Amino acid sequence: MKEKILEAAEKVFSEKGFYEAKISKIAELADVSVGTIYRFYKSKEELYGEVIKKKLLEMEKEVERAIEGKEPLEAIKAYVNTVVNFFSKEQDFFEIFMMELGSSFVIDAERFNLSEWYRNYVKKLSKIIEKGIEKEIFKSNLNPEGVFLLISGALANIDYFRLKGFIDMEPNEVKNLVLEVVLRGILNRN
Amino acid sequence: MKEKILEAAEKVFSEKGFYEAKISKIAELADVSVGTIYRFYKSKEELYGEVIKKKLLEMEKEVERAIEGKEPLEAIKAYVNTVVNFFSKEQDFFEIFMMELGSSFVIDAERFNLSEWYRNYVKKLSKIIEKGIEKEIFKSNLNPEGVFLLISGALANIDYFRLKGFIDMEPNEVKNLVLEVVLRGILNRN
Amino acid sequence: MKEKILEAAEKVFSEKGFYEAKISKIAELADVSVGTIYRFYKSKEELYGEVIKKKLLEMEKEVERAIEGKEPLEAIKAYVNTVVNFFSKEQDFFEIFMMELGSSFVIDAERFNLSEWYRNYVKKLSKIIEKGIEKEIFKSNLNPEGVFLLISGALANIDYFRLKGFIDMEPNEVKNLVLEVVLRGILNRN
Amino acid sequence: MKEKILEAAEKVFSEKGFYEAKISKIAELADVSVGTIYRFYKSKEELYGEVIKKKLLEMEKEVERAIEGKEPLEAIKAYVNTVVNFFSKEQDFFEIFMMELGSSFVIDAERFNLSEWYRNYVKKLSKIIEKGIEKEIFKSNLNPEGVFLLISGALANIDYFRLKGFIDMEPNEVKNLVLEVVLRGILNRN
DNA sequence: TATGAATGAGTGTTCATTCAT
DNA sequence: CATGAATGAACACTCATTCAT
Repeated sequence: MKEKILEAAEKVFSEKGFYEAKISKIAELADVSVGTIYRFYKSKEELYGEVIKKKLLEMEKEVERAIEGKEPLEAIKAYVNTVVNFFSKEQDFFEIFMMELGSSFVIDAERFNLSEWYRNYVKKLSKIIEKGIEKEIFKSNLNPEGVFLLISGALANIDYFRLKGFIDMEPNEVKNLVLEVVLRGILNRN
Repeated sequence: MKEKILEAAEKVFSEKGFYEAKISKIAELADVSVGTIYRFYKSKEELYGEVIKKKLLEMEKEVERAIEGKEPLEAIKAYVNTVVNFFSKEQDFFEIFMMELGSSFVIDAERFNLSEWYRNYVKKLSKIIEKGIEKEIFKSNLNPEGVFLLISGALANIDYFRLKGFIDMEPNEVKNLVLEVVLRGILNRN
Repeated sequence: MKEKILEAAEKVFSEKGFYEAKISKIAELADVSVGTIYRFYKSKEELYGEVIKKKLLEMEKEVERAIEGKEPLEAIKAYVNTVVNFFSKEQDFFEIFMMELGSSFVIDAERFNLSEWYRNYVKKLSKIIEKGIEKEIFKSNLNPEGVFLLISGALANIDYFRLKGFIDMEPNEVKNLVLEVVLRGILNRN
Repeated sequence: MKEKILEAAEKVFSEKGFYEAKISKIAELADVSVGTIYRFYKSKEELYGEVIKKKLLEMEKEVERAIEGKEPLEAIKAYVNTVVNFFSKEQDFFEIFMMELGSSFVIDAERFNLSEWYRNYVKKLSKIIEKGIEKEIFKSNLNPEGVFLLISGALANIDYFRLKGFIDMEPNEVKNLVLEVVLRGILNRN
């Protein structure tokens, strides 16, 4: 039930964004009454926050699966690969708030109870970089979180323009561009 | 008058975002009546679009002044420098839509008449990269627009987290991180 | 509920006319919230159209009951009688749009979805005349719809001035005047 | 100037009706400023009232010219003729408030300062009938004002439906129908 | 528990009217 | 006198939230 609502909410929020999404539409799609939604979620805001968390969790899981056991260099590649794929697969959602991913602007993190979540998300994923630095694969003077945000922001931004049709690139080109440019910049020697 | 309204609108939209901003609040701040706003702008949407265009234009101007006459490598540095400074100076605005910069998500570009604008903006600034490639300073296999978006997205993302206090970096660190990582990746030899 | 709203709307529209009637006033009178009105009627326009249709239907019903089984001559008398009585009984409504009856001006019939309605209404009631012509009670060269409109317009007009106190006549005088003048003009022999 | 405004007002009110007419549009058409309109007319209401009076006056003049020196029977014919012609010529105006003619409903006579006017208008034109009664051409038991209103209401109503295309009659048919039906009813002997 | 009808606060927009120039 | 920019009251309509059943 809660899950069914979350899925409907994900669909509607993805298509309409927070303000244009109607609770009644979500209820209809979830095949429950409006009242029922309010039994599980205190407010539209809370529901929205949960949708974002859910998506980020999915992505986090996919990323973790992808980088598991890999050395930092390969892990970075796997991360970039996974994120671009995830973006493509979840284009609808992505266009509205996947940008939230590494770049949570737009959404008032406080309002949706996401601040803590974001912090942890960034911290967790920047461990990849940290480990690379420890292993002296990556340069030692780098700020791990900064590097992670650099990569995720670059990816999100290029991919947004690609999805909107503003630039003409293939998903693979995006991956390669980011990897080529960034890896050389962070690897200890080349 | 038109200018006074635009400034008030900038302030209110920056603080509240499109949906939470109230026309009556903008009128109050601009010290004009609600009706007067509608003499100059057909709708809330149009006003919002104008605010964004104005800011982007300001930033574009600053960037152009900064990179004028410079060689590509120096131009990139100047670009990064200018953008980070602009972000700091215009933090309020930036938090809501300066992300729009290189990453127009969030905002429905069509709705606010910005699509064309975005396209041109990206095209114009990616000329820096193009020139660098022509002069064989940058690698020849790079997609200029992709590289520009990579840089602007990276900057916006890192700086957003910095401004929100989610990560602990100085503006200068942001600049240096981006330049160090990216330049190495795009320069023709290292 | 829908009925309660319609009754309140009838009252307010009758007193104020379309433009001066306020939805909030109708809601107050119907003892429902504004939102509830919009559950049943898409817009003020629609509500207004429904009020008119309802009244016309009532009158149509009364007229049909009155003329049922009667020969054309008696039917005309019954029609005139019924209409004048209805006007007196529903003076409030009548003053604003019962004129619509045979004379739909004022109201933009398209806007309120009434065109089709009006056409049918006239067609149906002019059957009385038609039958009289067939039975050779009325003159054969008469346009039935024209005669019906002649009678309904004459009635509405005289009665309006009477109700407004502009002329000094009793309801019965109105009936007799119209019948005396018109019947002689339409009967086959005198 | 006052005249120019009145003409523009007539045009706009005729096309739009009172509520949908904009003062600014009238000013534009009259090629004066909005402020100037308010120098001559205290309010939109007053301007509207003046437009109606002007039109009625025109029609009154035409009618008087047409019936001048004629015997009652011919005068009635001339009246019917003039009114139907006037309606055709001034169709735009007529559709909105010429109905006001004999049937002032719709318009709140008080609000537009028309009550007195209407009364006089009816009184003046019903003199035709009165004279006919005095001369024993028309039946003596008729209420003159009632007969006048009967004729004007009949005419307005039939002609409205004709102009709207709801019934298929020629202007001449309308005249003849009304004359044939009514004259027989009011003439002393036939 | 689930429902969904009812609520009513909230806001963009219009336009008659005013008044400083 | 004439102008037309500025005013701001007014109102239809929406939709998150509640609560009686």
